[in-house]
Amino acid sequence: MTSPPPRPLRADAKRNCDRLIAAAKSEFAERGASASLEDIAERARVGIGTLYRHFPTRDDLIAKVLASGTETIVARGRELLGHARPGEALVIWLRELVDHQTTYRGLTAALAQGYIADNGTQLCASCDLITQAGQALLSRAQATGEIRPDSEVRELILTAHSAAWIAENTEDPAAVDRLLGILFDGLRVVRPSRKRA
Amino acid sequence: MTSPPPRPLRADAKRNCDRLIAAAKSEFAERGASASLEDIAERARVGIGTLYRHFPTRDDLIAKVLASGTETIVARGRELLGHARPGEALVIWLRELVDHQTTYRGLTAALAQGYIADNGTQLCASCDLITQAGQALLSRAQATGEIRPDSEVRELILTAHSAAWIAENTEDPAAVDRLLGILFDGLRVVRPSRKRA
DNA sequence: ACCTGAACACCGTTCAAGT
DNA sequence: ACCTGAACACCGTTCAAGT
Repeated sequence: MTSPPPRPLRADAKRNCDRLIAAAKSEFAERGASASLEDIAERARVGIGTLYRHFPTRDDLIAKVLASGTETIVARGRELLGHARPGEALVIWLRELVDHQTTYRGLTAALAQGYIADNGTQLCASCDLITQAGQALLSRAQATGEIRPDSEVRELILTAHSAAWIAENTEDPAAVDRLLGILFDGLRVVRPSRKRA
Repeated sequence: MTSPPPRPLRADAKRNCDRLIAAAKSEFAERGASASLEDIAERARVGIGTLYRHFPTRDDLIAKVLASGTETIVARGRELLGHARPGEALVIWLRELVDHQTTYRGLTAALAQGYIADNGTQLCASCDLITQAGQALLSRAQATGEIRPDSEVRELILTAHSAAWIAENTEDPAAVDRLLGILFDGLRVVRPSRKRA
């Protein structure tokens, strides 16, 4: 499960790699996660072949660019395990997960592929870590009876995923919150009764 | 609001148009909604220019290919207005809407664009019709107090949309049903209390 | 060991020439 | 009025040649 030994790169290779990541970050931010790889290489002032050498697949590049964000959301999960109200902690974390999945336009499509394909790519490894963080929060919330006992982590991830997808495809930012509101209501075991129309 | 006068095509043009639609149908089914336009033209044994003449935009082609499906779901909406239980009718219709949005792989991306861009394309017109059908069902269900009074059609469509997106990106067919289950629970005003874990 | 960029493949889109 | 397909632009990916 531990990642394979990342043996040290030659100094110039390391430098190129860093430049590629920085360039990709900018390019993804400006043009979305399906930005042109050639443009990224050019921006990094590096041959296109070098990009392919370091990142055989677009997903590998995306994973590296997202690495720190992944660490953050996973760490946040650990943090929220200490939250007084487990159900609320889960909901808070899911909202932040949506933000993460929304870092760049077109990201959800890439992530979705990462989930289903389960190719040995780095992106899948990141997804696994996130799933585990979610599982911990879910178990705790279920133990207190706040969240449906029959719900699975997979659902939570899908939930966040679909909200993120909406965020990508809507201009209305409130839409995401409304969708999440519905979803969270659906996940809860006991809901306050509501006034009739 | 009525579509512009579709003045009669020359016989050969009409024939080519039909062949293009048939070819697109097959190609979309096999390779998804982003299938190569050139392949479609070739399959229809027509020059690529002819395709562009009839369908200046991919969305126009998609709209035509989906036309009968759109009619079906809209008609189904009218039909379900006669259903004894309005809330259930809404839910049934939404499930069928997901099926419609799921006709071809990669369709939700195209439809989403249709919703936000609101370019004058035929696809947007279809989306509008569907939205209206949903509105009618929603109003009726809200009037009986079964569905949240504060929910909007837009939410319903987004709901179905996100479920359809999940369907596209998951191999597990049960995932869609589970997501829809959560969503529908969230939409309902009164929910049966559930056993604790 | 690593980098480079020309070369190839593929797709979308336009438009001048044809009927 | 409509069709055709060559031509152009653009992007992804590989690989032989270079350091």
